[in-house]
Amino acid sequence: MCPKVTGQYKTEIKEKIIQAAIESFAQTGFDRTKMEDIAKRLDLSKGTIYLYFASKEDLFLAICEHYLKFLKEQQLSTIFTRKEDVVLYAEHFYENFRKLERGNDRVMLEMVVESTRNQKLRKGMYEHRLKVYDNVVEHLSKQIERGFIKKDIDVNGLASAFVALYDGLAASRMLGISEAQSKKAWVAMVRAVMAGIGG
Amino acid sequence: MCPKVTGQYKTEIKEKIIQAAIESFAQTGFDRTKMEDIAKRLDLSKGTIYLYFASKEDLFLAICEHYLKFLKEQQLSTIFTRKEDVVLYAEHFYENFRKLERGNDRVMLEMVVESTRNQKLRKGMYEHRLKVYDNVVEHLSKQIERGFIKKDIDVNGLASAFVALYDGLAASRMLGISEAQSKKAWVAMVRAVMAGIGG
Amino acid sequence: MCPKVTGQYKTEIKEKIIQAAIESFAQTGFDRTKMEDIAKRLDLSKGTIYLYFASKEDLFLAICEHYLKFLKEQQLSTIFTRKEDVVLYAEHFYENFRKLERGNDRVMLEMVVESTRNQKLRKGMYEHRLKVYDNVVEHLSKQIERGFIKKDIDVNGLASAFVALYDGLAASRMLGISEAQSKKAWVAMVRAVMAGIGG
Amino acid sequence: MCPKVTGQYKTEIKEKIIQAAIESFAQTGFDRTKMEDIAKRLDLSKGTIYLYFASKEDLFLAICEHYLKFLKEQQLSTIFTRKEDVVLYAEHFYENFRKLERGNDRVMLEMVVESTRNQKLRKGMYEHRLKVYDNVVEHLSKQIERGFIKKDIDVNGLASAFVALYDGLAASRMLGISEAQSKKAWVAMVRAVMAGIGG
DNA sequence: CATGAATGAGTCTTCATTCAT
DNA sequence: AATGAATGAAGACTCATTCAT
Repeated sequence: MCPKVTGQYKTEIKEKIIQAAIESFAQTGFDRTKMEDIAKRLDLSKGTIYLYFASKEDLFLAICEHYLKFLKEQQLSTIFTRKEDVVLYAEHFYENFRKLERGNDRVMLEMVVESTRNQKLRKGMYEHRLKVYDNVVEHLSKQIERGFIKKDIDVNGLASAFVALYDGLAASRMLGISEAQSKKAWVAMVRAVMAGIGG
Repeated sequence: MCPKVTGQYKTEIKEKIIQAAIESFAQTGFDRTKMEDIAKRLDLSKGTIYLYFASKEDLFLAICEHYLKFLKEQQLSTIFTRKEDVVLYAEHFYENFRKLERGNDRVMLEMVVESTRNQKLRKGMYEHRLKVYDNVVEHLSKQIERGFIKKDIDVNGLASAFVALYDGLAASRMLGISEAQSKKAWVAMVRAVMAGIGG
Repeated sequence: MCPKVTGQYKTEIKEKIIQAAIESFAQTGFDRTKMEDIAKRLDLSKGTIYLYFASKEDLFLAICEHYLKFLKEQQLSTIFTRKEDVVLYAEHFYENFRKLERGNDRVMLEMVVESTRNQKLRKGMYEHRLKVYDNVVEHLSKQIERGFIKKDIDVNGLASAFVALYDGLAASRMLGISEAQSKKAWVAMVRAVMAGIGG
Repeated sequence: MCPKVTGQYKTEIKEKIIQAAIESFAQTGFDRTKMEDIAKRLDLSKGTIYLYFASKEDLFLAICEHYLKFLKEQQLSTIFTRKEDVVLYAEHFYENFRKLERGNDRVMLEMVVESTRNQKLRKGMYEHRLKVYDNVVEHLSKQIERGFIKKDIDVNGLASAFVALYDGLAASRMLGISEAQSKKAWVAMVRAVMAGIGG
């Protein structure tokens, strides 16, 4: 009677490999990361990775799915009762999401770039984006219902813009903009949108 | 016995190669673009490219500089006299910039990603970003002077946010968000910021 | 603490593995057959095969010996009493041998090819060939004694030729020549040799 | 004006590579031959071979075509006028064909084995075999017309058998049967077929 | 006895770069 | 100046073999 490797174990290893790959890809980029590099991070051999992922691309796709699954689970909480909380919440939201992907801005960008070529990935990321977007739309709508936000705004346009703003800040950080400045920009925009800056 | 490539002619060829490389990189990405591909676009041989650029990386850097130079030349025009024009201008600005880089979102993103590794490139892109940012700050400040925008806003934060928003929309488009939706988001955000959406 | 694999049981398993390997090698060829493939045919694990055979080559050699032993056991029966039976017998002989190796022409060819490199294998196959050849010589001689065949023929040459003919037909079948055509060729040759075709 | 590499040159190199590959494959077999080995025979680098052949398999297929073309060009000459010449001719024919493929029996066998998997190759070899077969049929028919061979023989069966015999002798030689014995077998069979051995 | 996860040497293949012409 | 044949370092992937359980 030999101890069988449970599915559990397999899943754990896969998860570890994915984590190591995320680190490698984040550091060196997909194309310049060698399978060997990823293996070394885990004190594994090249071959072992191939026991769990059929190819480098396959591994990358698994990372993408991993992220998508992870991100889709995130929900925009909407628990606040005063108009002033809207801005406060914006900060929390930003910080929250930042934590989820800390250090992996680059992998996210690579995924965006890669999605240009990979139909399946593109679909996945597009759907994720849609979901995030829907969340934002719903969130904005609720605030309208509550009377925290005016009725005659372009909810769809604004939702798109907020998602893009968040992504754009990731690019900014990659170029060296500080985390603080990045957050400051987010807050300033949310605040401005809520209050208006027109003189 | 080969006469050195010099002067006007040399510059022209270099420019052509850069253009071809931009197209290739935009289509296939830096790592997956072969020197041969670029050469073929120009009916040149691989070897010839090396007469003008020392390496593939060198060529990429030249593209970056090319873009930076190009982008730095762009100025935020500030010619409008009525408060209402601010939003109108936002549209023009967006369209203008879009034209400048049409189809090359990807190269821009690659540059951002690449800048993570390349000190020189990173510095260049950072400086460019700073310049764009300065322009936006300056622009906002002028509107404050004119009384089109309130005095007590976070100019720096907002400027950062607008630059990020623009970049983020590029990422959105790569994922399949339409050009129209992208523009709509931009306008909605500008409009909201100007007027405020607080109920 | 593992008891050694021994005796009857061990032999049985070895036999099973050899059979599975023959099938695999016949289908995919030696080099392209994976140990895993063989293991799967038996619902065994790769590791188990190594309990019985030291290496892939070792397994192949065992197959060769298996075949050689098997083939050496075959005898050319010589029970026929009339001259006309010679041709009839030729057919029986052919069919008999065909059954023994049905579907494994390829392994036989691989063995021939492999014997080019493997001294031990080559010796074994050469010896087997000699034995078959001797059988044929003996057989022909008997027919001479009986007066079924002329005395002044090149027994050795003919014997070699018949062995080669048999092998050559195997190659033919691998190229798509039908079993029927193959047999027809054998019979035609035997008949012609017996009767002569000279006008 | 740079010297263009003419198609002529390219063809020459290809031919050289094919020759080197034949030698390598004949010596080590397809699977165990490294591209590097082939390259070294020509004092070339691995990469160069890939300029002329897309892959190892491609190179092998080119060899096959090379052989097929070569073999198809061979014709069975039929110039002899006396019945006795038939046997004499058989020897010449054998020697002639032996020269054409000297040392490459193994590649031929590999081709046969490989054809099991490769549809295209199989078709080519089958067609070649058919052509050789047709030649033999035609040749036999001519001898019948001339009255050198009886009318009531199974021409098709005999033709198949002669082709197979030739191939089978190749296998024999690989196992260590001498060239002389091989030829002797051929001659004995031809002679027997012509004269009959029935007592 | 049996297992199958892990290993890493071995190969094919790619492609940036060089250089003789 | 331009070419494109040649190079060879680099890296993805395979699979025979080992060994802890």
